[in-house]
Amino acid sequence: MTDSGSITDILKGTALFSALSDAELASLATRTLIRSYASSELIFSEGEACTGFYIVSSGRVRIFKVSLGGREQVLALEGPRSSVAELPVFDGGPYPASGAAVEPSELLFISRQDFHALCFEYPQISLKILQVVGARLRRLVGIIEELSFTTVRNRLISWILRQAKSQDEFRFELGVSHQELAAQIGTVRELVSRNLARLQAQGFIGINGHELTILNLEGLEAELSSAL
Amino acid sequence: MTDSGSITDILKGTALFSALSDAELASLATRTLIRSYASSELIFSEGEACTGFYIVSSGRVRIFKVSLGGREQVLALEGPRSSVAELPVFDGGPYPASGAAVEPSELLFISRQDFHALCFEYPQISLKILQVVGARLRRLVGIIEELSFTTVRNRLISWILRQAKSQDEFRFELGVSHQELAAQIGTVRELVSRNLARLQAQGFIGINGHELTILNLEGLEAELSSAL
DNA sequence: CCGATCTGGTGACTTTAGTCACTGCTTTCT
DNA sequence: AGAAAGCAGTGACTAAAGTCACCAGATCGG
Repeated sequence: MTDSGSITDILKGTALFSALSDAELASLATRTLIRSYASSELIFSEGEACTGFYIVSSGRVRIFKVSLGGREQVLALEGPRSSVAELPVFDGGPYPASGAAVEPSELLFISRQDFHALCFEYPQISLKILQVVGARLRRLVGIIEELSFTTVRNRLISWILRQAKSQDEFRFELGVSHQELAAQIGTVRELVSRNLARLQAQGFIGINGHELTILNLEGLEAELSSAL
Repeated sequence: MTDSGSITDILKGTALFSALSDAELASLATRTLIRSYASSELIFSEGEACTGFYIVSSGRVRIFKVSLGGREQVLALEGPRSSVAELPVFDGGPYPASGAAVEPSELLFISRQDFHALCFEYPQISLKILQVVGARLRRLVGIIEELSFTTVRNRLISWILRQAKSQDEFRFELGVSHQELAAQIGTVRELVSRNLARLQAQGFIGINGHELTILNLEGLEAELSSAL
């Protein structure tokens, strides 16, 4: 368990509260709850009334939709210092999607009321939220663009390139099951498996267990821009 | 051209500025520009730097993405009293999509600087924006859900039911070309044409020119929930 | 009035996505 | 150890989605 002193530290590290003084942070800290979640434990469900929002302290959180048939579509993955579900707090509606811990995680919870009061008292916070939300909106638009215009193959290539760039490595661990990868790019397990195999057969990538190596970066990038 | 008095009226009618006094609205009115657009005229383009945001005074605005192959995906349609592109104003990035007038339209333009100043002076405005943006985010998530989980047929049915509900009529004019309808539900002209014909052949709807009649509401709703 | 442009319908086809069923390989739990 | 659950690979198939080409009616501008 984390003590109140480090709560302040965590809050201080988030973009949202960067404008607050130490004293203000300390006062906010007394009103936050720490909640722990096991791997794949549900944090909130789509449709549930929204009682507050979260800040990831450690671990990672997956925001996703589930179809009637049980398929999942990941909308966002948030790591430490990110906030989760800030938006539904404001329009009073239910959570638009579900959230679950990807690994054992600790989150800070701030209630709707406290957060509203805070925004009213410190207007800069609202502006920070708008920035955060702007980024979120851009990502959603990006997902729509990919789903509407491109193929599974393209989305898989984009995913690989994103991973490589974020780790700045040509060789990296997948880190997720094919099932989960499929949920992230909006398809099913089998197509991930087949498309990875095909990219390997075409010499674009190499796969060794869960380790992926990019063999032909230009080729992959060319594939993306050649798509109609 | 609209005179400054009615600018105030328009501003007053928007959710965003409902908290401002008449005097404050008048002062804001002096800093807004009126811009007129012809039907299908571009208002801003994806990727362009964002210089400010808009409020629809009359007409309608279409927010959309264009693929390399020229296909379009509509993200939002906004009518009078709605704001457009409030978000990119805050994170400083470029417009994430393009905007165009659907019919001859008049929009109010408020510059980034003026808007920032305004939000700083009247914190309630930020909160209103967060509400508006919350609704927008929900709609985007809805689009992702439909694109990821459902078929063109389903999206078309949803569209028909939405139209019928919004007009509270079982019989209504399409009001858009098949091309445009396709852009709204994320597919191509031909599939709209074929699926409409099929729904008619199956007795779910009747089509007479551009007039559509729902013949079997329960049947259509059943189609939606039977989808995996 | 006439050609040009826009819109809608449709047949024939190709490609992509998704489903089902089954296999073998690990990992985990008790 | 042995059963059970989860993950990955693949063949065979179905069914959507999308493309291409072409025709026909409507509308619009000169």
